[in-house]
Amino acid sequence: MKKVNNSPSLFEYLDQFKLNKIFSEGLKEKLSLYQFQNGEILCSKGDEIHKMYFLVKGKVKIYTTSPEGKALIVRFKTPLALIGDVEYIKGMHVLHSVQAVSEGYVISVHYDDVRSMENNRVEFLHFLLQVVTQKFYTESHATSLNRLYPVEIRLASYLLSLSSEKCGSIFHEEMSTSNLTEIADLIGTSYRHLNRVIHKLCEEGIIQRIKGSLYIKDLSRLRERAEGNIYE
Amino acid sequence: MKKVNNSPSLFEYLDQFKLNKIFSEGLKEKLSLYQFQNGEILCSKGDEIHKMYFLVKGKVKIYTTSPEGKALIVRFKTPLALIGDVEYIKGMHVLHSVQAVSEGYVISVHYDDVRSMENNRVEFLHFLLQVVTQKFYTESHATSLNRLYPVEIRLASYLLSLSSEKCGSIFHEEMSTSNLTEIADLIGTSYRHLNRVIHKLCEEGIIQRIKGSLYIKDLSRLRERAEGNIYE
DNA sequence: GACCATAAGGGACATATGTCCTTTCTCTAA
DNA sequence: TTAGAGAAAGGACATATGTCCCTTATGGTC
Repeated sequence: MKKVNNSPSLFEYLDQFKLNKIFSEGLKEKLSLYQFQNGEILCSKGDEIHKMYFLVKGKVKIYTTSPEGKALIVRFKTPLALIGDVEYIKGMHVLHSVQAVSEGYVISVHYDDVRSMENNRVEFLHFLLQVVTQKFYTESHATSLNRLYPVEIRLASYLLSLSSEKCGSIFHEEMSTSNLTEIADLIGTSYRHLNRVIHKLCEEGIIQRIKGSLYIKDLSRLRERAEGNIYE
Repeated sequence: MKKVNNSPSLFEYLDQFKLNKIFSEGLKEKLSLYQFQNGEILCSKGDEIHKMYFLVKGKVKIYTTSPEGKALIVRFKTPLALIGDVEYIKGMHVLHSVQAVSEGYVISVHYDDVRSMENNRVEFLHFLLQVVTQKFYTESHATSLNRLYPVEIRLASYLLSLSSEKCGSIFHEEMSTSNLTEIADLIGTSYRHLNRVIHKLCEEGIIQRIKGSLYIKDLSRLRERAEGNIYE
């Protein structure tokens, strides 16, 4: 990460995400804006952490690996997202690794400053409570989905969560085959098996694969296949 | 649930779990003690909820089911545990069902009272923040375990989490065969497959099954088999 | 001790999924 | 247009796991 100096962007981001009321005036002076590159590791599991980060531009993935090297992606994050909140509250090392999957920006602030200036401010505590509770809720929801349903339903749910409102829409440009590895890690299966399921859905005419990108052909049948589930 | 009237127990529980500093004097007057029976459903997924419950005696299971009727147990809870906190913060319906697996007691308080008397008290907000963050952490930890490891390792981890410190210890008396169904639902497998894995660990001399109860025979090999993992 | 009902455990088969490695496809350079 | 390298997809086989239902075990009653 590279610190960005003397930029008005920081305050623009505070405005954009309505953070001005969350922080006291004193704490605002302690905030710094950093830029990160695609592929950069922002935090590593097990490391010490002393700062909280507010993701204000770009996209990151939260992931973990077993000692055997098996990976799983817990979630992708886009703005506004908080990194290091759970570790701040629990006073622990980094729970899951965080890696950038695009270039972007974070606002960072030192835990010591937060503790001394915000720890007894109701506005900030409410904000933290909302953030952590929303994380718990989305994690719980995804966990239920992952444990109760086979890969086909999970893939359908995932594709639904990406699609825009119009029928047969094109996915995000990240939906290339290098992302199939990531989708496999996200929904908890092997790359091979994900390809089997994609092939099956293509054969049924629900989706199609063109030059490594996936397209929805039949949104209503995809919804049926997802059985009312959707990753949030 | 049955309300318990004019009992000094409520205040004994507040002392026992050091809740006196958490609540304002005004809110303490709004607290009620209830008794529940084994098997009783305290909350059902999707229902409206208007009260927060503090489990102060007994044991409950947090579970969910798919529309197809497939069940999973998210977690068991023993005192001190909070029920309805996530729903209070997010203002939503019940996320997971809660059922008693023993008789016990909860202290309950109406959301409206909490909101009017506690919503701006820092002590209470800190307490809620600690509780929800701990929930997030344990759920995340269990989720990683469930997604990264096969059933055998998960069972070993589960058995380790139940055992006391001394070698070859006897499990809780709940460890009867009726609980095998619950363990299967907790670690996310079928009853049949759990029996396969138990059989395998018995054949290897790591655990043994006597009249429907499981006993650890070789704690160090069980630890090896768990590969450093343990359900928290 | 025998019998019966219910609960617990396991057989058989099928499906989902993982692993390893080969084949095919795509893109770039000549 | 062709060739080659690297990436992507799929074949083959194995394992983990689920489903269904039968067999065995256990406990209670007579």
